[in-house]
Amino acid sequence: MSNNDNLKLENQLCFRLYSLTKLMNRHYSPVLKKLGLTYSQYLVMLVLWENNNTLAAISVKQLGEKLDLDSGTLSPLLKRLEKQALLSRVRNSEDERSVEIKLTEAGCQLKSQAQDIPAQMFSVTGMSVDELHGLNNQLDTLLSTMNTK
Amino acid sequence: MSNNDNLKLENQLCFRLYSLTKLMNRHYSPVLKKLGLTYSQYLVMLVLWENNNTLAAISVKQLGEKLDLDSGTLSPLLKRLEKQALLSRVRNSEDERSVEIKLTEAGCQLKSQAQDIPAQMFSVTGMSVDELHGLNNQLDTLLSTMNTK
DNA sequence: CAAAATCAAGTTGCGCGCAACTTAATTATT
DNA sequence: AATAATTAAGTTGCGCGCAACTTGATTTTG
Repeated sequence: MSNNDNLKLENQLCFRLYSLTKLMNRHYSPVLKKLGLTYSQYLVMLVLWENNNTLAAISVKQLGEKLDLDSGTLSPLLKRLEKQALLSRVRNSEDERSVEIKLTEAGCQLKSQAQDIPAQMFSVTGMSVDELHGLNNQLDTLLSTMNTK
Repeated sequence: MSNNDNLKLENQLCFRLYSLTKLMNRHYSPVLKKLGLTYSQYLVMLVLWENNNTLAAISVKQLGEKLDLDSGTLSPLLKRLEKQALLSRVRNSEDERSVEIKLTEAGCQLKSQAQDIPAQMFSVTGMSVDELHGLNNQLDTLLSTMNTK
């Protein structure tokens, strides 16, 4: 590949990732709109649902580590979800610096409406289960490599 | 995979794409900052450099098609690049609805400072050339499938 | 040719994602 | 115990990405 070709758009992995992420978001948006969520808010809900979090709370910090997001992003996002009555934000009395996030009853119940979303999105990819696993593995490798450089 | 596992973060392709795109951006940012560009602005410059565009102009519309971005994103972005004197925005006299984008001398010269960026970013991926091509092909397939559904 | 439809670019408003900063609480150090 | 360092969350500001809309130009059509 010539030196000049390196700067061509069509040769760039990152442009593909960027385009795919936008495209992915456009497929999610109309589906998530029915639940009143953005994609980022959906990710937060996934973590909370996963933890069966009506009982066990999770801190903003821990949430940030799971999703690789900082408080600058999470704080206002969580406030919006609180305003929608999907979760509560309560200062930890043991450590007043920390804020504990807990699903409300409504937030917990929303999970049932989300059950079909993963399958629906999978069908949009047109991939087989094996292809999906293969790609997931490749991306995991890439993620861990890029995270440690 | 159980129905419940579908909603787990770790099983989701889209979360990987989302995380990778953010990670990619964090690797680009410090490098592009030296050129005074954001990643999106860099993409615009790539298209213009590719077209040797000091001579031949390209319309906002065409730029939008190449990058899959609408005027709501491009108009303010191009204004910022114009303010940095990297390009000019001129109404097409043949069709006054259209605006033609042309690199300035400074915009054209910036290309030399970007020559090494692709190789630099490639090294961060830790991939071989063959692996890169393989992944690019998979993502191209996914892009075209998701674009037509 | 005039009215209607389409089109290109721009504007407004909103939710990220993140850098840089502030505030308040906790922990470590001397 | 007093001071310094660290930590968690929040705020501010900026640049996307996009939906929804406006404006003005061009094309279509009746």
